[in-house]
Amino acid sequence: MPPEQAEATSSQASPDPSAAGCANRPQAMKLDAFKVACSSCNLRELCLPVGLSGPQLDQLDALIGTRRRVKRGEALFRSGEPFRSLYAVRTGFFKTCVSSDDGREQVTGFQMAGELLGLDGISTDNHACDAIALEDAQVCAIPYAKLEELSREFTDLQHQFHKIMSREIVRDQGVMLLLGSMRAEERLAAFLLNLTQRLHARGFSASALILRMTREEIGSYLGLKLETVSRTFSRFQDEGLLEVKQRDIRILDSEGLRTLVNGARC
Amino acid sequence: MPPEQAEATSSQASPDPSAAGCANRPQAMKLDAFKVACSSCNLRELCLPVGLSGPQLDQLDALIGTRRRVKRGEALFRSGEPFRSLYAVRTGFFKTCVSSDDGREQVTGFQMAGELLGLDGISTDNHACDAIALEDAQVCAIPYAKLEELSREFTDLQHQFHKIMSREIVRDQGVMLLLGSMRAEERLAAFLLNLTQRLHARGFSASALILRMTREEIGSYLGLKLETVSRTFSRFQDEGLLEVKQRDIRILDSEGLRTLVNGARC
DNA sequence: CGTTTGCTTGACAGCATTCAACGTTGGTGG
DNA sequence: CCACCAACGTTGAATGCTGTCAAGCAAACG
Repeated sequence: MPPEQAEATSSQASPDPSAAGCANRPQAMKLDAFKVACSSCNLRELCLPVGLSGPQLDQLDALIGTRRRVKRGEALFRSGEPFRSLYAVRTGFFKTCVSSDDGREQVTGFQMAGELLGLDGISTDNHACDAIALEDAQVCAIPYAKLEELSREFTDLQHQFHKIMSREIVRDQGVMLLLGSMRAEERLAAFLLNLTQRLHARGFSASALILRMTREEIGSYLGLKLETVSRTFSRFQDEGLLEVKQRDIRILDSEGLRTLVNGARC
Repeated sequence: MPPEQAEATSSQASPDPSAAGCANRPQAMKLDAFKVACSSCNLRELCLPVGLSGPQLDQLDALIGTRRRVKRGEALFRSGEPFRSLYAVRTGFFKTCVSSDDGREQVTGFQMAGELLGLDGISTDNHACDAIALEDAQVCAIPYAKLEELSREFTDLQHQFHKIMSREIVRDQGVMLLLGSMRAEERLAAFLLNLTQRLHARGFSASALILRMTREEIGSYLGLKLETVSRTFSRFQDEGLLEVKQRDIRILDSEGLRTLVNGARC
C-alpha cells in the first residue's frame, strides 16, 4: 500500500475496495488536511465542535493553532512532559498507555478520528500517559489555556468540553467493568463491538475492520496476554463468529458477539 | 459505638483512642455540619474550593444549595436517574458502581470526605453509575448548571473543576493498570496504600484504618473474588505486613507493601 | 532475499475461582 | 439476658482459565 493512500484513507480501509460497503463516505480527506477549519471538517459532528455554529465555530477555528503530523510509532506526548494542549485526532490511530514504576505497561485506550487526547494532563499540568501513533496521523493542537478562555465566553463550548471529559470518565468505568469481571472471550467480544461501533459512526463498515494494533497491545488493553488474544480470535473463528486474517477482521455474527458480552444469562 | 459518634467521627475512627496518632485534627465536625460554609469547612483544602478565596468562595457558598443526608446502604443517586447536581462528600464513605446488562456489578471507586461524586452524569445528563453510602453520610449538593455558570465567571474555579475531572481520569487509568496487570497481592497492597494515603491527607493515621466496605466490595473493586481478598489479607498477616481483625487493619510494614506493588524488580 | 517483527499453536504450570463448611459479629425478638 | 438469625469473614480442596515457555510460521521491512 503506497504511503499517500495509507494516509488519505484514515484509520480504516477496505482491503479489497470491491468487497465490503466500507466506503459510504466522501473522499474529502484527500484534500490537504492541514488547511481544514473546524467549520468545514468532516469530523465536526464527532469532535469538540459538536453543536457549535457561527461565531463560536469561527473562534474555535482561530484557537486551533498548529496542526501536527505524527508518524507511526512516534509519541504525540509522553508521560511527564508539560501539558499545554489537547489534541484532536484528525486522521490516524493512537494508543494511550500508562506504565508502573517497575515498567509494566497498560494500554488505557485507542483513539481514532474526532477523539480528544491529553485530558489527563490537566490535573497536574503534566501529561500522565503516553500517546503513541499506531499509524501515521494528523492532529489538531488545541492550546488548553485558550480553550478555557473561550469556554468562559461560550457556554455551548464549555458544556461540550465538560461532556467530553465526563464521557471519558464513563468510558473508563466501562473498561473497569470489563477488566474486573469479564472473561477473555467476553473482553475481546466487547472490544470488537466497541471498535466497530465507533468506526461505524465514522462511516465505515460495521462488519469489517483492520486492526491498527498488535495482539500484544490488544492484550494489554484487555488485561490479557497476547497468546490469549490470539487463541480467542482463533476460537471465535472456529465458532463462526469472525473471519480472522491477521489484522483483517470480518464479523460474521455480531449478534453472537453481543450475546457473548451479556452472556452470563444462560 | 453510639450513632452520634459514628457520625461525628466521619469515616475513620481509631478503634482505641489512645493507640494511634489518628486524632491530629480539630473536632469542628461535631458542630452542625449542615450550617458549615465552604469558607469555614475543614475540607476546604481537599474539595472543590481549593485555591479559592474571598468573593469566589462566597459565591460558591451561595451556590451550594441543599445539604443532604444519606443513610448507610442508601443510594445518593442511581444509574439512569437524571443528573442535576454534583455532590461533595462532607462526612461518611461511598462506593460507586456500574453494572452490566447481565447484572454483574463492578465497584469503580470509594469516595471519602472532600471528594466529588456525580461527574459521570455530565456526559448524558443521566447518572451512569450508582453511588451508595457505606456509612451514614452527609453531602453538599452542587447544582451543576450553577457551577458551570459560576465557573464562567471565575477562572480559578473553572480551572479547579477541570483539574478535578482530569484527576478522576488519571485515577481511572491507575485502576486500569491495577486491574490489567497486577496479581492479587499487588492489587490489595496498592488498594491499602491508596486508602491510607487519602486518609492521611485528612488527618488520620497512615498505619491504622477501619475498612468501610465488605470483602466482596473490595473484591469487586479489585477484580477479585471475596475469598481471594480474604486469603490475601490472611497471607499479609502471616507475612507480618498487616494485623487484620475483620475490618480493623493495622499496617505493620508499609515499606513491605510498597515493594510489593512495585515488586517485579526482585 | 534475509532479517525482524508479529501471529499462531501446543504443552504445562500456576494463580485465582468455585464450591463447601465453619466461625464470627451484630441485630432482633422471645 | 440470652437465643437465634442473617450477614460477613475465614479456610480447605478441587477445578479451570489464563499465563508461561517454546517452537514454527507468516508478513513486513530494508
